[in-house]
Amino acid sequence: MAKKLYRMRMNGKELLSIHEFAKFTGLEQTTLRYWDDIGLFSPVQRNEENNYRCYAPQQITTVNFITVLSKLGIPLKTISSIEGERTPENIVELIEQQENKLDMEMRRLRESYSIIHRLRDLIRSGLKADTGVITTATLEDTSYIPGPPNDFTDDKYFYETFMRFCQEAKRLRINLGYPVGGYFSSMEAFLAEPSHPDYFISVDPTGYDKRPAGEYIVGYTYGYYGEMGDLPQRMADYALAHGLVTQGPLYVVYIHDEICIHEPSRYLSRASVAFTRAPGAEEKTSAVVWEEVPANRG
Amino acid sequence: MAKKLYRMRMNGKELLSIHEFAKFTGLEQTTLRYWDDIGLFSPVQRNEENNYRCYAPQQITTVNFITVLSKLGIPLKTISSIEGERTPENIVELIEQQENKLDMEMRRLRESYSIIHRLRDLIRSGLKADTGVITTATLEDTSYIPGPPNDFTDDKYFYETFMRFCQEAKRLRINLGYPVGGYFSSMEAFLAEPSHPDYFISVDPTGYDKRPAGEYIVGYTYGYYGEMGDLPQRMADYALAHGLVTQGPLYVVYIHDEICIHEPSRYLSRASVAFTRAPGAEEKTSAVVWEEVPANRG
DNA sequence: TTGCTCCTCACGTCACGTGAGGTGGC
DNA sequence: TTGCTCCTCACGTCACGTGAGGTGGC
Repeated sequence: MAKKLYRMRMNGKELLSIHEFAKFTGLEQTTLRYWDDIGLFSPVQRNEENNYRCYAPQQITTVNFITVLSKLGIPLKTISSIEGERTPENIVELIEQQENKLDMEMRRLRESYSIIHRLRDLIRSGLKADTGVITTATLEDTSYIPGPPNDFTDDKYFYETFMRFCQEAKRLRINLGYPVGGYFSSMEAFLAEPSHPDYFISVDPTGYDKRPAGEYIVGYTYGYYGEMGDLPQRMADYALAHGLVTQGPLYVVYIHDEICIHEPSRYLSRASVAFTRAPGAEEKTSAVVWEEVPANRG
Repeated sequence: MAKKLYRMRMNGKELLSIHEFAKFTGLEQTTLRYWDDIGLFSPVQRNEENNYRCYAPQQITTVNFITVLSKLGIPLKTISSIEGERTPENIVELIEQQENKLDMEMRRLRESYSIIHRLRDLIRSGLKADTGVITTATLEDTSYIPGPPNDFTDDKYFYETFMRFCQEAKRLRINLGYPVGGYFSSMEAFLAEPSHPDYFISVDPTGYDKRPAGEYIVGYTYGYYGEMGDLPQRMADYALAHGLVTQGPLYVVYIHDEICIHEPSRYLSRASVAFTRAPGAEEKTSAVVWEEVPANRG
């Protein structure tokens, strides 16, 4: 100790070099210099000969205080400004404000998490998809948010309608990060106009609408948004051949789209429609799982 | 529509101005220009006459893709780099990496949340404290992390020892954001050396040590770290006067310190020690609450 | 001429991180 | 002379936001 001539003292106690002070506080020297520069926190004094920064041991607690508030996401400027009027009441107020910000940040993170999760499951399920065959599967219920009704009159093409959906998304609190799909009122509607869904849907697990759990006819097809190829006919043929009667709405979900495929013609869509068995139809269900993991988490 | 001469077309379809494209995607014009600048995402073409950016409607989905990944915290440079090799497998990998990062971010946020919560409760409880009186109270159990044993030999003063604790904190995974206190093996040890705790503690709700629930004698005092004034004697007197026998360790917690008080002499500490009633001592317990809200949340 | 949409260029933001070049005592 | 700790100054980071000054067609 005291091996350097330039070591300074204050009230008989040794002061710390920036190197030592950084070690005690766990901060970087650059951070300490920066805080000094912006006037947030300075050493008690400078060595007059070499201008070195000299810190007092008591300053460690001050640094801890700044570090805590900073980690809570409070900007250094704000921390700077409460210096001098640091009272328990003020700190409680500051902390409560920050608590709300942290709450929002948490919600945002949870939503990102939910999106990331759903995306991954969907992309994975697409990797295992076989576009060649139609199957039946027992699906869990899946929440979604419906977009506004589509309008395909006046020769409006698919993309123009999809654009409107994107535009309205913000107003309707629809996060376009979730997978997107289309809703058809029935198998017949899908057969008649395969690229004209009644409305688009966002497969958001917090959505208020649900595709109910149950048995579904499921088919996949490649092609750009709204291009369903012969999928509608193949699904209808399958139902007929197996004595199945489709029921309720038909859902299309865009499983692989621009998010993971470069070539638009290789986009992958999946259609699903509930059914009942006609009397006498044999039971023959293959096991396909819609989503592998429950929707909510984190 | 088409009210401007400079509106461009591509394959017969109208292209969008930056203003319109910004509306559809919900992005700012400056963001679109920035993405163009860094080569992340550019309009399909420029108007040759005025150099205006012209976007194709199909580009909306590309923008959604970028927006999603960006919201997940993936840097634009990374998003840029996966262009061209955008396959389901690559995207799943990228997403899973990001999932881990989000997990860590979540944990960090939860810890900040826990700290903010505990700080607020502690500061509030200090606002209601009365340094003039000693009381008894039924306290909940409280977790904490013990620091390394203190060494007060060789005339080491309180602050020097506290500094060592701060220095070791990182290694011991102690987050100095939580309230800090001192542990004394007994009331007698506290009486003998009020500013020499056996070790410092961090009142971290995830700590593996606990101050058990039960009845405690509780007292407050103003003064700088480790300066306990006449608090030890007052607590001992109180116990004697009420026929209480102190039991087990004594805990000091620094309730108001540099985090909310400017003047070190106004720092507030609280001491608590468990007790049993001597035979014949009347029961008379005032209700003081240690922490108002459960420790973990979020 | 005025108003409007768009353009580029430059500088600011935030909390540092990274050299470059220099000092002072062993 | 070399090695070490420290210094200042300047520039980079990241994803934009904010003017300033200019253009082109109504």
